[in-house]
Amino acid sequence: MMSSVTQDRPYSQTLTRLREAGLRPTRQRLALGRLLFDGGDRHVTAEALHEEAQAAGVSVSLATVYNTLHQFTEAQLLREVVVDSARTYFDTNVSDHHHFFLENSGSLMDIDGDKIAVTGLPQAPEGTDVARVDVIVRLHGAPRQAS
Amino acid sequence: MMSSVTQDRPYSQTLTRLREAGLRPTRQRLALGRLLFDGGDRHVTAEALHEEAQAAGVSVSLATVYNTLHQFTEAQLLREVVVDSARTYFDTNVSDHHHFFLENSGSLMDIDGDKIAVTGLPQAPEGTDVARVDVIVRLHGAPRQAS
DNA sequence: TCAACAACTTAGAACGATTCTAAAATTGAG
DNA sequence: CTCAATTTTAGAATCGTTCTAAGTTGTTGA
Repeated sequence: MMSSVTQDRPYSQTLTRLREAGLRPTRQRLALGRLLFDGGDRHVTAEALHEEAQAAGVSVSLATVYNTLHQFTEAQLLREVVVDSARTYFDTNVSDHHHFFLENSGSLMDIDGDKIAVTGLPQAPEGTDVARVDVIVRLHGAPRQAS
Repeated sequence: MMSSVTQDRPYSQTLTRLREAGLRPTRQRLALGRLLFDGGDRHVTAEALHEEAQAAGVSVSLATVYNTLHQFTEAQLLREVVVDSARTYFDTNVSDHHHFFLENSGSLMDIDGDKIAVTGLPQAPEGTDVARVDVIVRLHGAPRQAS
């Protein structure tokens, strides 16, 4: 089933994705969608994506970038990652996975969901459901090198 | 060794702790320290602690609450918990442990560090050290109850 | 004891990320 | 093409947090 649906082209079929999410394929959404989904998994902040769009010659306001990121998140095309109270990251990898977070540079790296196992979790308190389990491995750059 | 040093009284020896941390025991720091350390583990935000202090008749500015929380954190009397990009939580439990986070109410609950095991972690990228591994179990209130 | 200086507190301004507003522009349907 | 609904946008507003500069307090040592 669904043989190579997402593999057919190196491109993201952003148009289709937007349609399926019930979002009008506007110039801005298409451009941002392509920046986000063409080529590998990405972790972006609103500011960063905005700058990237500008640099690519796409004129989008910062407000629209925020709107779009949130709409994409609701549509499950993105996932929010909370690792730093100063900024919000959006992750194009929406599968079950975790993160390395390099505190020096503020960069994120995915850790495959089925590489890690979390065992011994107490059951969730009465009346609550587990929505998600996040594992964040915080890293510090180790400037010193054993020469 | 250190038999019951931290158990002798239900009180926090805040004065001693401040001295050891090289922080002058000012009226404000003592009051905040007592609110934080007398009685069980706590998770507070700056705003919340500020209100609590006011309610307790302690006059402290919000700026001082922020300063104090950061100084306590540097002194290892507190630990920052990042779970919500909108606010910063400070945890009086500085031992190795993890958290349940109730997204509805914004409340945190500790999960003992030795109850949980995280296995299969890939090794940290070249040139980096693991500073900490955080496990956050995000919960949603389940209003519906099987009657 | 108390002077003197460093450490500390504070009000309010400043800040940076994010959200809101309301008005203008675009989109899709017919 | 027209029109209504949706989307975009500039700029104002908000919110948590940090900064600033001035006043206060704690400590030290004569």
